Amino acid sequence: MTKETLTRLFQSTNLVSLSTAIQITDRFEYKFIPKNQFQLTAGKICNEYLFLEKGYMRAFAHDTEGNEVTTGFCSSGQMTFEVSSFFNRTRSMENIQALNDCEGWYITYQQLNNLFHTLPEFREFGRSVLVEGYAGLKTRMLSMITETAEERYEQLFKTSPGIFQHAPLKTIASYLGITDTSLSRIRKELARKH
Amino acid sequence: MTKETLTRLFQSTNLVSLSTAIQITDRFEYKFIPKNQFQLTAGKICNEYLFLEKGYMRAFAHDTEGNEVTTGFCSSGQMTFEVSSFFNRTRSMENIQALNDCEGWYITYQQLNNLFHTLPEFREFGRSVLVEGYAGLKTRMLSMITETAEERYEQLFKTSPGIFQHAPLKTIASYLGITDTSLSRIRKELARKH
DNA sequence: TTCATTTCTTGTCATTTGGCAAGATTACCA
DNA sequence: TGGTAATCTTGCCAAATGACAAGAAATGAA
Repeated sequence: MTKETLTRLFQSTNLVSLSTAIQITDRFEYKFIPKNQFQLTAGKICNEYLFLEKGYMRAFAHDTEGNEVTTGFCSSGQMTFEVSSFFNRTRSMENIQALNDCEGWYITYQQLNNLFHTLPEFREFGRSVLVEGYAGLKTRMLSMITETAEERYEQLFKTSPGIFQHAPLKTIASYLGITDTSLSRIRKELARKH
Repeated sequence: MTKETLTRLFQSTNLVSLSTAIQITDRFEYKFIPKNQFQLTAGKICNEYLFLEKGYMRAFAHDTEGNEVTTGFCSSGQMTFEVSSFFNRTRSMENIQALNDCEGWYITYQQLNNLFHTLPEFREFGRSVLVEGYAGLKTRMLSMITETAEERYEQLFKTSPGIFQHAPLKTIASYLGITDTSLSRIRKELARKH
């Protein structure tokens, strides 16, 4: 496994030159996260800025009744960390767990800040990660308001089919804002249609 | 009207010293936005980083059927701009409109970047604005999944009672992810309870 | 393999919410 | 002030979704 994908990520934003991308990449360390292992546990301060190279992860919180609520999925190519906990240095409300064997590259909070300090271009990358995350959340928010559960399901299936091979329906259902029972019925209905 | 509130905002984060806060504040210019006027129109690139000192604004988009969907409210003390359009320099999908006469202080994208460049502490402030926005969206997302419309209504009423004096129910309903009819019934039910 | 556990589906019924339309109330403007 | 439009409420019924429970299917471990 090489760091090539990571270097390409930094370059792909057009915010960072090749030589800078290589400098940044140098500071990241390899990490293997076996299936079901937690990358982050609620109550801890998120301290790793992780690039997920391979595999799928899910982020989840607990509602007031103690039920798991999937707050997000991460798949290869994405930065995987809990924004609020990582930057504010506060205890995470969320868990991040590997859905299958995962591989990636990470740096710590301290190292990230060092890089931000020494490589101004990298700050731009960091900002773009935040802005992308923000935009993604807003899109999902809008889909919760304007789309039916069935439409949200189809959208997720179209954009992230791999998740369905690794996460149980219950997990996907709570991400979509419905129960697993409803999701099962939606699938039945869609199977009838197609 | 003085810039005092603005200076205090920069200081309050503890990321910026008083002298820096004053330097930053100096670059902001006063703006009056009369009721119903648009601070940002869909299709335009958001170019103003606005601190809302007084008044209420709403951000809204249009769904595929052309209905207005309230994506957010802004009240005094908050930075008011469309994150994605502003930082990515892309056309905004959203409108931002004054719900009543508003006053605030703004700088342009170019000026913001100049400040980010000359005052590293201000970058920290900029990042914290993004992180706060991200966390706020995630909280709202979670409430869409785990709470009933009635609970979301009560929560909004508790945290932002002022909005109810300035936005019509239809606007608030779409923010909560329900129709104005349902919101009206929820209000009736709550009135019965209390 | 075999057994236990988890996951998924399905049935029944209740609850929530929406769509539509009518009427009441309020706000705004000429 | 009067009139028009916007807003809010309400009734009726349909559709979507949830709660609960039972059973089927798949998974994983000994």
